[in-house]
Amino acid sequence: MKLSNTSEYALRILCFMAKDENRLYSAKYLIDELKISDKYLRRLMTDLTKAGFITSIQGRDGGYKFLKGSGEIYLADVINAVEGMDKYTGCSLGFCECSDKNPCVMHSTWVPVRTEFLKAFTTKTIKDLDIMTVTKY
Amino acid sequence: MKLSNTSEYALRILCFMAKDENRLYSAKYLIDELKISDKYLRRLMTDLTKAGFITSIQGRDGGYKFLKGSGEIYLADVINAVEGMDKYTGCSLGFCECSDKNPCVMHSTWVPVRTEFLKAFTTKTIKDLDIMTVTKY
DNA sequence: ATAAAATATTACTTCAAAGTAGCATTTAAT
DNA sequence: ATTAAATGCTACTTTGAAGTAATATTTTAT
Repeated sequence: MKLSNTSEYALRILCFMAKDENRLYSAKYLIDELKISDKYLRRLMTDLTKAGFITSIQGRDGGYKFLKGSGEIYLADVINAVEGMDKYTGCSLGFCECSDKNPCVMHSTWVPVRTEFLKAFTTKTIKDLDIMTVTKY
Repeated sequence: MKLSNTSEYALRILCFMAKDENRLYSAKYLIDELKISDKYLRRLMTDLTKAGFITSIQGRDGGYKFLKGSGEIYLADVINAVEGMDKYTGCSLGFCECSDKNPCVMHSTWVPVRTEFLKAFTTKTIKDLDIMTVTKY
């Protein structure tokens, strides 16, 4: 019920960048502002670039900027880009074959929790978060 | 959004035992039925014993049986006994100081998910799960 | 052309959760 | 008493996520 560090970072990066959506951000600046380690952030930026959310500009005066609008990037898309949603949407007891038809002992209890999770992550975009009113990124 | 293996095992063990609530279960039997490794299950049994859910009977013909009724053991109690609920109830982005008053960027999105999680785990007991109608433990 | 400042990639290290091994302890049946 | 069959404890190993190091590549300013 907590996201992995990897997904945390990915969301924090995009939310932070969305504050000033058309700006170009260098990795150095993001590292300083978000307190994420150098190499780890860079690796995530590559994933986010490959997913098409942002684009990277190489060379001197390069950096990253949005390719898609922050209102088009769903939270689930971000998780999928960096680690996959499977871990978050699977059976709570880890059974591969768990469904309404063939449920585990926790299934009916877990469904409402998962439903609420999926609702949040598949209907909300980066833009829908409290980007402007908040100080924690 | 998936429980740790440790919590999975703890819940599965108690649910399985609750099918025949007054029976004495040996570790060997539970290991065979639940396909949990020997030493790991035994360690968990010790935690569950210390938490007062079950009691262990040492010596030949020993084993484990319920001390509390399965209807008195809340799911959150089980998690607390083996690893603690903090991991599951904290801020989704990992901020220590995240609250309604001082929220992170995900806070308002995450609250309904966490609320649903807490509702399930603090209001349901082992007995409330689908113990009798299900084949997966 | 060269240097500077940025991103990209690959391989390595660290850490905590998960899992394993071995031995100590307890108790009932014989 | 002895043995067998169970639990209890402590230390070790493995594994995957997280984090780090070193180097290559790209592009602009001079």
